Amino acid sequence: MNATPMPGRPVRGSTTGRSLMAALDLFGRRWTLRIVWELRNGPLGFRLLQRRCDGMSSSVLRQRLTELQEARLVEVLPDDGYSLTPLGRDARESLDPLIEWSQRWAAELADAPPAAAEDAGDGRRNRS
Amino acid sequence: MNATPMPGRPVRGSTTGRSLMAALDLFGRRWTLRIVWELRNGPLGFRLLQRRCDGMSSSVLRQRLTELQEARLVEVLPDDGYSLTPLGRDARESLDPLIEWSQRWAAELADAPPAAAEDAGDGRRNRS
DNA sequence: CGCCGGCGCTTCGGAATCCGAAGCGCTCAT
DNA sequence: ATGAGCGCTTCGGATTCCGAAGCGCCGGCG
Repeated sequence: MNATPMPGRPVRGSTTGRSLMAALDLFGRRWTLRIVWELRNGPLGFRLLQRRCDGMSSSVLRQRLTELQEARLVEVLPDDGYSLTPLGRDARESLDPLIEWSQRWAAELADAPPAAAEDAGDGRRNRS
Repeated sequence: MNATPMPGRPVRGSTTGRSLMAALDLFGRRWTLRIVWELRNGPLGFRLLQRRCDGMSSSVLRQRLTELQEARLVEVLPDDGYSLTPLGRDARESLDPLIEWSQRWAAELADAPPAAAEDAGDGRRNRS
């Protein structure tokens, strides 16, 4: 397992350790953004969280949760499961503009020509 | 190659949830956030952009650029190379709060205790 | 002209990561 | 005591990423 990106220490692909790069690395891992988003309304148990994330694989979910705990975005509440810490909630809120942007994005693509995207599927990953 | 995440088939109307998922998928791919960030100050050529991204692999860079073009965040200026579209710039700006958060994050971790599970001298990553 | 050196981009084999079904030990309600 | 749900782990195979190498195409430059 790779090291959890942290500000002030080496980041994958970089030695600068700048906190922004660490953040971009952390959130640039598959499912990380999604997990933080799905925890926005309060704690969720492991299996429920997994279901909310389109049934992502349990092994990767475990890995992400560990990373997010080390990064102090997520904590475990003994009786409620995984929850965002105040820092995590703060991060989640900083995603709001991105949410709003995604709607502008959808609107923009709605009236623009479909472009020659060879496959341009449904936006979900294809397997096999 | 995988399909580029796109907001749900626009039937006009509430693609609300879907467009966000598409955005989280798009930005949850390795290097995507970073690339958008590195283009913030204007167009960059392929190789220069690659250098800015800590020498990420050219094949993946090409793949990401194609995805970002399909998603209309990036366009090619015949004489200047890759550039953010207005939509792309909009997306980039929506990342600002995240940048600010990352600094709070760094500050928080600076005086917080080193955390039990962590430090992991475990340096078995990094090929070379 | 001939020869760099840089460019955008592609190929390809091997490494890292992700996936998902299966299963373990546990608790709780039936 | 049986079943169902839980958090979590394992592991083989699929996918993705990496990075060195190289292609064709310029624009200098001697």
